[in-house]
Amino acid sequence: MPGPSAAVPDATVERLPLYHQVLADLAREGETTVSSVRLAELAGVNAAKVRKDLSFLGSYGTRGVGYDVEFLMLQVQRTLGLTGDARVVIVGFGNLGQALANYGGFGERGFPVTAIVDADPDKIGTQVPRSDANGESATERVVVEHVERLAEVVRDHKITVGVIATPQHAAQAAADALVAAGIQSILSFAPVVLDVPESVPWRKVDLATELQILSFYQARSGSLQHPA
Amino acid sequence: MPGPSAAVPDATVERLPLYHQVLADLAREGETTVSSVRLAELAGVNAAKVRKDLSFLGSYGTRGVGYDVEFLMLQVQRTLGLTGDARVVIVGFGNLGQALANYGGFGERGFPVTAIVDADPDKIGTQVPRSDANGESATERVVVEHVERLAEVVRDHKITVGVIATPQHAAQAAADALVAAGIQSILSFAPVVLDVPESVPWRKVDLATELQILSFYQARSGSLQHPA
DNA sequence: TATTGCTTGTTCTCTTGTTCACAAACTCGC
DNA sequence: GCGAGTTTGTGAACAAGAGAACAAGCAATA
Ligand SMILES: NC(=O)c1ccc[n+]([C@@H]2O[C@H](COP(=O)([O-])OP(=O)(O)OC[C@H]3O[C@@H](n4cnc5c(N)ncnc54)[C@H](O)[C@@H]3O)[C@@H](O)[C@H]2O)c1
Ligand SMILES: NC(=O)c1ccc[n+]([C@@H]2O[C@H](COP(=O)([O-])OP(=O)(O)OC[C@H]3O[C@@H](n4cnc5c(N)ncnc54)[C@H](O)[C@@H]3O)[C@@H](O)[C@H]2O)c1
Repeated sequence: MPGPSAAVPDATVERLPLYHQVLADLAREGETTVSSVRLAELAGVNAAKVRKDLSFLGSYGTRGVGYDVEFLMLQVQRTLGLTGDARVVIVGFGNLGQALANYGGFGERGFPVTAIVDADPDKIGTQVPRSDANGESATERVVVEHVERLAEVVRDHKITVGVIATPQHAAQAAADALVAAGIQSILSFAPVVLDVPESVPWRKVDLATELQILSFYQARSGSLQHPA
Repeated sequence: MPGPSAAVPDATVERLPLYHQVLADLAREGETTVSSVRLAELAGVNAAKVRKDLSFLGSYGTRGVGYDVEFLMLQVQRTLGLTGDARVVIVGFGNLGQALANYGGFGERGFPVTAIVDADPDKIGTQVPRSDANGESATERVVVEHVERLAEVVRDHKITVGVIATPQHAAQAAADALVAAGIQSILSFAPVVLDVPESVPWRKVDLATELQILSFYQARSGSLQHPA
């Protein structure tokens, strides 16, 4: 009996959001159950891998039938620690920061953008429509505040996630400020390796990196399967 | 003698862009050589791993000294197939598409945004300043064209990379159009699994996925090292 | 209740990736 | 030219992950 809280391998953790997304699509289409084979097809992975991954969450399938879509979604959420909303602050309201702020997909997926800060006085006060998980309340707005007020803002709004969308040279300072403000995890778009305490998990999304990896597989075109 | 063109493991390929970025930073600071230990520090990985990774490119270090920064950068580029510029077309000129188009970092890193297409007639004709690898020629512009002209545009500008920044429901159609136009690799921001021929490598960048992975490690905070 | 058909959960094997540890090889100062 | 100090490149041990295969278990039907 492994129990639901046994260790989940890193490789599995990286795939759980993919399964979650596929399950959400299935639920939207009205499907109530799904087999590992179908789930694997839709997620583009091996079926045995799907079953093994899901077995780490507990034994929630029914032999001869498959998995209950809604219930499995809940188990994935529970395993990932997606309990309620995790509020997000965006640091840097430039090209990318504005795109992120205007993007409704965050709130829909449980990560509402609750605050935005920038260092540029001209940007302070700009208003952005806010979309929470429960529909869009058109009247609610997020106002861009000065980065110096970061700690205050994080505390007042109980924000736990920081997104860095500043230029590269300001990214480490932004990370330091976020850590000092008590943020619990960081997603950065700046192409630099951040120096943060081990207790603060962080990930980097770098488009040039992705394109460079693609470049390699393109050069080897046909001879290798893409590893996404 | 493994030779420079022996197989490079997937895990290594995924790290090469990181090394490349660190090396570029070092070169900018005027450093001419670097040891595996220092490179590992800056990249946030194990030094032995760095040496093993680099050994797949060939034997380019000097014992007792380290690696020549400029030369190693060239070797990484060669291995990744970064020969000259790989021109990019962006499909979808919305929030994200505009941010990407206005972002100079692409061109600087060898992936100039050479064309943009959208399905919305209102967006056709919009001009975006273009930044090539060699400085910014303020007069050059990229004009948003209709998505129906995609094949033509791709052919005329010798574009090899497609970036999908359309809404989720249009992503597969965009992918199909890109493949039909003869694109060689695809980077998608839509949170869906694309169905493309095996000969076209593709990768997905999904922010919600990243945040969900962070959520897991945050819940296990302190007990686990982030795996980025 | 027995039988049939299907799908999970898990075991086992193979492959890939990581890390340690150290000989080989190079530089530099003397 | 030699010795001291450094750093690479790689063999070997170890860990993690992938995938095939199949027994166990459930549903449905008769
Ligand atoms: N725009 C893109 O499509 C894109 C793509 C890939 C990566 N990136 C990366 O994302 C980051 C942002 O890109 P961008 O195009 O939005 O840049 P940008 O210059 O348009 O915006 C940066 C914003 O950060 C603000 N800022 C600067 N220093 C700050 C600080 N110390 N604290 C708070 N705010 C600060 C600036 O005032 C500005 O509003 C960069 O690191 C870039 O490399 C962007
Ligand atoms: N904006 C963000 O910060 C962000 C973050 C994460 C993911 N995404 C994803 O990126 C994608 C784009 O997001 P967005 O906020 O820019 O959306 P958006 O609605 O602002 O822009 C989408 C654009 O695509 C165009 N389009 C629609 N159908 C098309 C088609 N068939 N061919 C060509 N163009 C078409 C639309 O006209 C529009 O201009 C979405 O899939 C979204 O989930 C966006």
